[in-house]
Amino acid sequence: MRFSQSLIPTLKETPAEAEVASHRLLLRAGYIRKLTAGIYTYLPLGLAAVRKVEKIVREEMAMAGAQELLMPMVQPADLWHETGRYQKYGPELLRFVDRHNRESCLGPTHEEVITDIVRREIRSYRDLPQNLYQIQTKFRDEIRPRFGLMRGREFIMKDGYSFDVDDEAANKSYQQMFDAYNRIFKRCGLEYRPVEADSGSIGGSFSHEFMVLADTGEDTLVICSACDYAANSEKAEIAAPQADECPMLDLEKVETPGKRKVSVVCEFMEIAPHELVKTMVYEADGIPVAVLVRGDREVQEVKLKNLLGAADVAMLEDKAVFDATGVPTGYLGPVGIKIKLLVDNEVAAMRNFVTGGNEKNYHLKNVNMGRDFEAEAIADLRQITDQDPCPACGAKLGMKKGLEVGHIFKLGTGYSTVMNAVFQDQDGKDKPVVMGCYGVGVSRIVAAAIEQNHDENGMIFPMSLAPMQVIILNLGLKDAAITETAEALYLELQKYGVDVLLDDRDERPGSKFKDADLLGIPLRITVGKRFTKDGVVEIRQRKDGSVEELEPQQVTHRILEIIRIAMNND
RNA sequence: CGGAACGUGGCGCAGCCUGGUAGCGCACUUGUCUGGGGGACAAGUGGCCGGAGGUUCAAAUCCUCUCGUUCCGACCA
Repeated sequence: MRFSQSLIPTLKETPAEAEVASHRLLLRAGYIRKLTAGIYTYLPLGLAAVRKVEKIVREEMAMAGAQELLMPMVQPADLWHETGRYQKYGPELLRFVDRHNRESCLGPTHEEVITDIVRREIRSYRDLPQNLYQIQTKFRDEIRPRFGLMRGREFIMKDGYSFDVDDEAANKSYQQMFDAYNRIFKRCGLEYRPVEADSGSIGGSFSHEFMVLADTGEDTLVICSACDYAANSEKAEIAAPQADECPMLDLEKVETPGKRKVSVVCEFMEIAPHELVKTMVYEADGIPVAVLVRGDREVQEVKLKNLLGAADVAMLEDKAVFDATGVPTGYLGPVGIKIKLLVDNEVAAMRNFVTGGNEKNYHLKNVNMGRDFEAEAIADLRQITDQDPCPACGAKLGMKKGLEVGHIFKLGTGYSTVMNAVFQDQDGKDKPVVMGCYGVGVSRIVAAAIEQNHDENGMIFPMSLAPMQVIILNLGLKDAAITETAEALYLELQKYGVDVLLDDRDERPGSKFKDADLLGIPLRITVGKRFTKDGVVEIRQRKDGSVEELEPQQVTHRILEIIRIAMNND
């Protein structure tokens, strides 16, 4: 590629809309341009980086025995009605009608379509297993797209689906994908962790997320300091603590005028927040529910959602809380509450705690579950903290921020049952296929790689993802010897299959150096004054700034060597 | 969807409060010089100030509505 003839519109200044590093740099380096909120054009270099990720994904999928296909982006609503997800999926599913007034949607994921294919084409256990994937543009009408490629509405995803005869075989498929995913992210040069995760609206029994560790990550991970345990904090289970066996004291009503916040009540009553229990009110699919957690804890809404099997859970506003309970927020308590009551298992083990009095300006002291109120359910409902022990081994936990770049699920027979995707087994009986599904955020990987690898001068791509592996700077356009050498290297490297960009623009050296850094190309060859003087060109590595000077005829050999080593290590 | 902010040449911004000639830096064009970390000088091109309505002799500026974008939160395979 010749820089002078390419569309690589680099910017000196950062566009005002970009906050996070990857978004800023992708815009500045001329990799992407925004069309509208959450929707981007991949310019030539941006697309080249995406293609590198796709190449790795395809190679690893092939190695794992998966086959590529391509499904439609526009899908009929009927299919989604079959699984109930046309309602359940929520507003992220972009719905529209076509000219015949038929309901349709843009595919945010493809369980329905792939299951439809399989139920039509798979007859016998002899046809299984199948593992099918595609790399395709997905559309999810996110409430709030942000961070450039990190959370777009339209994005490129690899989604794969496995179909097996039974659980055991499905587990094997899952494990194969788990291993393949590890290879993919390793080859992409990412620092990542597989973690246990919630399976969200895709459904299924068990899942792992692959998280790139980065401060800008939107998810919080808990990672055990001693064992292998790692989980998304929304999933991380907290064991029920030992029940407090101390004797129950008499219930006491305390006047607490104007004391509503946990901190204020605690100060007023001279207790610590962990001695108080707060009553949070949520709405789960339109039905109000109260949740008790310790005063210093937070409710984990994903756990709540899963417990209730609800599609949508949201905290109620003050006014709605009053409408549902007849009590203003701040004085709510479990004793005599009129709505469904769920209790965090930590609270269930407490004795003699303080709660709201279910009456304006009153709190209750020495409240005890079983004596003073009953719960509809006791469960792990709170957000884990780094003070909690590891659920697997009890050791200390660390918390880290992560970006989700992959997610794999054991789906079981949920989809195949409702969609009647069955095969005839050896015993002659029809059985539902056992499914798994596997996603990689292809465009997000590009952003995540930049998030993890950049400095104040620009991106620093790992060799495996770099849109161009080498940039050659011709610093003497008017100097015949320099230009001939740069051109010859350009042709020779291309001949050996190296992705090389020749900066043949009539720009001053400073601009070329700045742009080369900004673009994040791992290797830079400079042909300039040092060539005129000493007959050498320089090879500089973007990641550590190391420079070696070589005669032109040695360059190709050395470059190929560096690339080979980098591709194996990254 | 709740909270906040912002829309002025391609990009980054000033001007708005206190109404009256639309401005700066970068980029772009031409020329001369320059040529190893975003050069200098000179001369230029380009903007009905997001849109609609209103107030006014007069609106980028004041008012109303609307559209768009971003940030925080909630949401998220």
